[in-house]
Amino acid sequence: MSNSDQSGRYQAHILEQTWQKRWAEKNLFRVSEDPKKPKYYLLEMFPYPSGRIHMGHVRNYTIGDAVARWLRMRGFNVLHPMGWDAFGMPAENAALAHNIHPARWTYENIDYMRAQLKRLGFSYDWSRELATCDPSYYRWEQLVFVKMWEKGLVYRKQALVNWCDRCQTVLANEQVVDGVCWRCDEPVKQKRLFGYFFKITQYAEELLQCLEDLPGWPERVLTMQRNWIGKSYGARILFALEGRDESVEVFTTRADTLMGATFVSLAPEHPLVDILSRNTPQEQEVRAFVDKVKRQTHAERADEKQKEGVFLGAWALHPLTGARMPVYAANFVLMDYGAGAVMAVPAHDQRDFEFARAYNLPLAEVIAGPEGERDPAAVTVAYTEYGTLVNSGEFTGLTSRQALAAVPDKLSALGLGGRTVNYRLRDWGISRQRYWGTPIPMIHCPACGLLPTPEKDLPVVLPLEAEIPATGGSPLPGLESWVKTSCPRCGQEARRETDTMDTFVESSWYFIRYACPDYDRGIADQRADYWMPVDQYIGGIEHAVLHLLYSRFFSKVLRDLNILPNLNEPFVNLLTQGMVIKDGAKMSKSKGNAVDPNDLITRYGADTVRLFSLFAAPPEKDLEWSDNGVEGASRFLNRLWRVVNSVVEAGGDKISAYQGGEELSPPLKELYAKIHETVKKAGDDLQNRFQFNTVIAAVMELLNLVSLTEQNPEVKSHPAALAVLRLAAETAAILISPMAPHIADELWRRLGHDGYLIDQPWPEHNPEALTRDEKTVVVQIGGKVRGKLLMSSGADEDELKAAALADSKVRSHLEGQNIVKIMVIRDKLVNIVLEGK
RNA sequence: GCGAGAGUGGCGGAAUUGGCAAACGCGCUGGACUUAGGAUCCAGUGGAGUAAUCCUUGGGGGUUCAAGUCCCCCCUCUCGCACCA
Repeated sequence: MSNSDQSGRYQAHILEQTWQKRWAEKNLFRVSEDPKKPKYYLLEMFPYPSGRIHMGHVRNYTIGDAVARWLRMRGFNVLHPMGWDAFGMPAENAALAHNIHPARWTYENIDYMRAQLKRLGFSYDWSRELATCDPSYYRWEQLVFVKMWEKGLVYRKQALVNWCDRCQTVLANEQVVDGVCWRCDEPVKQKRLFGYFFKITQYAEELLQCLEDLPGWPERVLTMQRNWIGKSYGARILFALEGRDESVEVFTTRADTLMGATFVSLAPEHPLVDILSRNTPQEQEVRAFVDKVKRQTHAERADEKQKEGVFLGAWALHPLTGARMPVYAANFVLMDYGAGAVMAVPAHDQRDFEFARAYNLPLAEVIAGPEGERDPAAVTVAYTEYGTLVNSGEFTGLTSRQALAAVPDKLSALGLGGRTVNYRLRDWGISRQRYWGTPIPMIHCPACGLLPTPEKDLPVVLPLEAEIPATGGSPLPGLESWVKTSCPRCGQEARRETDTMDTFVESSWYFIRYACPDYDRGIADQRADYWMPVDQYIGGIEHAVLHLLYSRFFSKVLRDLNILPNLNEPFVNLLTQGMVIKDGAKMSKSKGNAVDPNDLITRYGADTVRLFSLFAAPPEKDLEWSDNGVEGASRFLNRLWRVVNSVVEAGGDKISAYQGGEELSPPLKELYAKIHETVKKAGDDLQNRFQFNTVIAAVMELLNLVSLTEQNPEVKSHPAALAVLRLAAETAAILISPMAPHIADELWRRLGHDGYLIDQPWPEHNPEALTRDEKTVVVQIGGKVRGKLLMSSGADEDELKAAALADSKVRSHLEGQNIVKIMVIRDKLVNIVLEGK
């Protein structure tokens, strides 16, 4: 047999190369808009071109490819593209380490990784490939930026931002994970800097509401986004400051406890902290405290459980009673939530309670629980539940729930606050003090101020002649020839913005670019309307609030800019695949437990690697790596190879597959039924949850039965035997083809077909083939299996009862017992219920 | 603390609407073919017991003729958020 070595193993590489070449020559995976077919946009998260692909990529893209091929066989017009998330820090680090330009490093990596992906035989429409670092890509991003600026969706401000010393750049809130930089694990600091911000908060409510419209997303991701947006209903309350014009605004979700407020706490970063303490005896002490807190990293501060603070030397006035309340700066008050200030109610908030205790501040009991009012002197812990208001003047006697409305309404009437809604979500800071990114298309004119680059001057091309300074950081501010420009309004000398955009901006819209791949024709046209939204998105859970939230925001912005007026949500269905684990940890180079896909492909071939990735675990679950498991996948493909070839050698390629009609002997009939059962199961399992693992298991079962049938001596003599075996071989090849496409196409050809399986219709099962003459019926006594009967299919209740009671094994269990009842489920089960059981 | 998800053999994992628990694969045991086997094929493989039989889906209760699956309580693990006012 050709294409096999002496041991009978098929030669995967030769075969795979041959088929990959044929597919490419035929442009088999190139698609265009086709009104005659239903469209399906299938997308996997594009990779960062870090150098080589890893097993996580292999898994992600194998799942996607199997889905794509399967849908294509089912008659969908499938858009399945691939590209490169090509801007970012590692290119700059590599530039420093290896003295290579980030552009060269990036494009060389892309070339290498593209070849790796091609080796795996993925069915991408490569004509749509993109790299985000290409000016033809980011020019449209700059255009969107300018339009957003004009619409007020981008602004520049000086703000406290997250700063990573190692990356020498700003990080968005979403990029600070457990207080450290999401990319390099450096503890994140706070720094006051000018930067550009996307007004994602303007979309907070919509981003929250539309989560309801995403039933195809995992609950986990929806919850994470909901938490991140963090909507809460509450009140804003203004506290006047004694002897001053300013007042302090606080946000609270517990306006019902207002009458129990005894002091006010500000975040150390709060602007009033400086102002209030200035020229007071406390000034030095306040400054020392604020400095101490500011020196702490994000993580250190989050870890700090000790409530600490300092009196600012100022007094706030209770809005309803006018009582004097000391104003503190406190370490547990966060500047970036609510108003950065809280009214302190020590009796009913645990943090305030601890603070009050530490600084000897008074406590006022205003909420009584079911146990009644507590003695303030005996309180050891804050009572934080809802209850009934006490000691609360006109509000006394109201329930918390009633007071939550009544108190803010009263304040509102007094002009001292009112009901409000607060979101945890902050605007998206997109300025990065980096080189390898999309230049922010803004110009600073000494006379006219800050202006966007006119559309006709786009793109603002990132200058490739720049060299990364040895100290790290961006070379752009020092590149006079590039920075110097003229003001688009007055024509005088002006300077370009030298910040670049967060790379998450590029990945927020790349899925639209794939739909309209002609880079010179604008960001999107009616083709995007045809393809969008993405029907199925597949990627890692780590982007649950980063990329997946930004992309949703960006889609809504593009809609509101009238670029894609029909777009609302970008991703209809989301599949978050699990990690690839080895020795109990996520595979990674730094942990030293990585398996190189290249080595595996060389050793086993792409089909084996793909098959194992799909077989070892269902897509959403983590996949435990197993060298033996890969062997098993390889063994299976070799078995498939031998079995199908044996059918071919018996002449199976010269006859047509069994179509029904001709009478079959029992073993052949069994095989025929199994074929259709397998078809049904494969279809159902893919339809339901992309359960490739069970589909593969089903094909394995089919193949096991084929072997068994072939060896059965009485089968050989049957005139239809070869036709049934051929049907089985053919079905196995078709069903396995989305997962192991190369070997499947080769076997398809050996079976005498022309063309490619991806163009074959996905098979439908024949319900008639599933019906068997005989059914195994289980006999239970009191729910325990006591016997099995082989009954003719469709036998009625009485027949089943009689047969069950006649069974000798069953009878022995019934000895001396009274039968209460007999349950019969046709073709399945008889359950005999005994007295006293 | 809040939220989400999960607990099934030695391992990865199966099990439509409640209806034979452990499919399929790995590993292991024995055998066949072989100069050889890390190829291939066959048989076996949840636990206890010589056997009949009994037990078994984290634990405990319940509903039901029948529960891995439904209900209640508890335990453990993973993930996310977390001084959120």
